[in-house]
Amino acid sequence: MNPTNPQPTDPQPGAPQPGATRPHTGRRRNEAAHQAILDAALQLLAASDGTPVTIDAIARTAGVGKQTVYRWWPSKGAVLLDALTDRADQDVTGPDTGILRTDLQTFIATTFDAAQRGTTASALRTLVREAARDPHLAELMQTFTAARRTALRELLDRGRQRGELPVGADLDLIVDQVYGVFWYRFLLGHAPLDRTVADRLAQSLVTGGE
Amino acid sequence: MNPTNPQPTDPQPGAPQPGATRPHTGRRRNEAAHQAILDAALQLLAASDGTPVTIDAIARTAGVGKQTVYRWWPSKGAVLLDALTDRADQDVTGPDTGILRTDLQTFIATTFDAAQRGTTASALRTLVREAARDPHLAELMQTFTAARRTALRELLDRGRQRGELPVGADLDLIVDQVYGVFWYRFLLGHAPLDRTVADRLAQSLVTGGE
DNA sequence: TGGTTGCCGAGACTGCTAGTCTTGTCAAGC
DNA sequence: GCTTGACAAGACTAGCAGTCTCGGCAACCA
Repeated sequence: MNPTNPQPTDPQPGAPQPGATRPHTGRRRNEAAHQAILDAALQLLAASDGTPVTIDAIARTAGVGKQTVYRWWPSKGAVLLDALTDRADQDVTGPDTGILRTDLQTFIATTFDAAQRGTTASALRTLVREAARDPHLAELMQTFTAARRTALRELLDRGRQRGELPVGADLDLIVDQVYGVFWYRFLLGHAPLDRTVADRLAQSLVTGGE
Repeated sequence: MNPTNPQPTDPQPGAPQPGATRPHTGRRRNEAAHQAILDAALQLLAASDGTPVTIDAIARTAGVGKQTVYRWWPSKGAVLLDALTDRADQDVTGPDTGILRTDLQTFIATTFDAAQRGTTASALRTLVREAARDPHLAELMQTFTAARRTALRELLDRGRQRGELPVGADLDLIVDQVYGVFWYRFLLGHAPLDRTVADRLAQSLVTGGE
């Protein structure tokens, strides 16, 4: 959320620890500017239909100097990802009804829905486009998506322990089938990502592979 | 292959045929330069580990002026894709042994293998990266991949007609599961794309979804 | 209250790249 | 020999990421 916080902003006064840094003096960071930047980034990300979002535009929209952006984030991609994750609810816990197929259906349908709701879709698309050129952003995104992949894997593991999947099932492959289809269709846009597809996909993955 | 063939600029007085073009005069196009550009593009594409390939570099490597590149291709992306498809064998016919699962295994394994063999992998990765920014290239790639998607779909359709898939099976979803997993793993590189995965994937798709 | 520190907005600047334009040259035909 | 048009070389424009500089201002301290 705040990847470049080099110094503690409010160290206790009169703490001359050998390793401790000198207490902070000078003007404090402007939290309003921080939020304005995230808001501007999200707004531009949402409005851009694939068109790259520039740092200049973000700074100008936020009414902020470019240097202020780079003081808080290391790269453009970091700002964009931070803007998006700021809004995404981070509690990625899969459903757990005790029936694998139902849980899987819900998980997949929720994923499809969340990605396409509101302005998230164009923002996400732009983000991926940027990640294709920005290795740093790509790494950040991988961390971000890892939480969702893990949640899905745990959901599958619970099902396997209940005997709803064969012991030798390749859970990683199933995870990749779900997210593979998702990203493939999401980015190419040649076929829908709706409830029907989610159900069919869940069914295919639960009944197959034994 | 020759997207910019300029039209005769002036309607000559006393032209006998309205639709006929004036016979070509002047220096002829240099086929060696054409090939040198494609070779240079492929070479740089293969050597670049994700780093963008520049037009300047292509022209310099080919010993050619930049204008010559743009005379033959409309954009950088077009050159890159042309360079790649020049080598890829274009007869995308799926196997047909009469057994769906075997055909599917072969098709998937061949796809995995072809993408990773030799210098193709890095070239393909760079190409996708460029396509994320270049709408023209993205369109070209979609045409390129459509042939492979069609071949897979026909393979599945043959199997369905033989009763190896339920009549109501969603063939498009199966196709997207195959290519979704492929691109997802190919681009992220977090898991293998080998023969074992191909077999498991084929098995999952044939026995599931009924 | 005045001094020091460090964030702030503004915008100039560098470096890189796609794509265009210019120039002088050279090959093919008339 | 003249016209035509492809050619190599490279200057040029435009756009963007990221850096640097500058004057201003807020927070803290003595």
